[in-house]
Amino acid sequence: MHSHTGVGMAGHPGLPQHMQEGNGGTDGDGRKQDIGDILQQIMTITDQSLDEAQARKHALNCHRMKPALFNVLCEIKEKTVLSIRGAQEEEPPDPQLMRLDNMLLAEGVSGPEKGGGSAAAAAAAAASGGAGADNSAEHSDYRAKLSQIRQIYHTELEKYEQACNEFTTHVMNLLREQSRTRPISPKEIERMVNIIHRKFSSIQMQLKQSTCEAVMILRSRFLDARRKRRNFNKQATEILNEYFYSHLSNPYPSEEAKEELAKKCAITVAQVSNWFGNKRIRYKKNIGKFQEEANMYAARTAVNAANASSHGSQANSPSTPNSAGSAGSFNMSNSGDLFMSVQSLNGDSYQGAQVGANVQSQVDTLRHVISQTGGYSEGLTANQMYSPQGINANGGWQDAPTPSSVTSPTEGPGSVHSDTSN
DNA sequence: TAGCATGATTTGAG
DNA sequence: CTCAAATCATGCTA
Repeated sequence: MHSHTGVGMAGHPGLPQHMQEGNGGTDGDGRKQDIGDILQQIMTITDQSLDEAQARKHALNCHRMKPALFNVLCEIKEKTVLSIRGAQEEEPPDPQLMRLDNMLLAEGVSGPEKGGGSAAAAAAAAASGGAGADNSAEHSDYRAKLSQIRQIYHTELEKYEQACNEFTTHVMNLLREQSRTRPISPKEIERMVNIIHRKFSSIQMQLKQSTCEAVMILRSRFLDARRKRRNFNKQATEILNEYFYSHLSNPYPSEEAKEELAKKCAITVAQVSNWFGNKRIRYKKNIGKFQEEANMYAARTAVNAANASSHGSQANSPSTPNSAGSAGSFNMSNSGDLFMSVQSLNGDSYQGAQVGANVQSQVDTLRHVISQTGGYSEGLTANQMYSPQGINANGGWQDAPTPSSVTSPTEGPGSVHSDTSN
């Protein structure tokens, strides 16, 4: 900033020639001098210190030529603004911004309070297939993180809005103030406000974008089931194992049984299906490894069955709604020879594929108990028991006629749940 | 940290 | 669609 009090008009290259020759005229010289003065003051006003400028501004406002000059400036402005205005179009709603808005709304970050957030979390959880009490802790963690994001988002948004408003008022005041000396129309001010709002909304968009990213990361971290694999709790595994080993000859739970197991284990039906799929394949691949486990569950089931029958009630292993219903049709299609393998040998349950009678679980159980007390070496038996040929020859589980459909409860009306075993 | 355990996903068959 | 089988990705443990 250089302070200069009075500089000749010649020093200003931007001014028209006729305006610059203010000195030494005769007739209209006084007026020309005035105009020159005013213009010079206007041009140099930004170079001055605040106090100085304030004083000059005041002097300028009170100058007798001011209204005339103001009108001229207004005219000029009118012309330029028109050409500017032509270029300024109303911007269409930004599709990207709309997308971000929609996503934030869907995730429950923006929009109505808490309810939206938890609803979105629940929906996301449901979509990922992981429902149930087991995951509730995780979900609350997810919700907590989400609401944290939400809070930050709103705080920032509020800050931006506040800053935007403050800045807008500031600029408006400034422009209004200046409109006393400069030809600024209300429209002009409005336009400026719009520009400011656009700038701030682009900042907001960045905020929304990063919020979306944060939510996506959170989602992928918390709700991607494959990433965040959790072992089922012990109780659930026991329930599933109990069912598996007590239905070893036909470990294909019906849809109903799956639902019941799912409910008991607080996991989804799909998870039950997964579990049985994995279990079957892994059991078959290495029976020896599972022998001990099989014996344990068999013994347990046997005890349960014995207890139940001694009480005179319907004895059935936990959650076995399908075995009874499946029996009839299943045996029909699969008769005789498979049955033989059950009685045939050394307690290998595997080959005895589709016995399918509703006493089957008991048979399995007893067989395991027998095998347990039979006194042969486990490892050896296991190896002997499992031979690929044996599986193929006897069909193993694979020969089961599409278990789920066969065992489907629709087939045997009433018999499904009836505990008519024995 | 390696190696095993285990739940989930993919692929292909029926 | 369900299933077996293979595979992936993570959890758990010695």
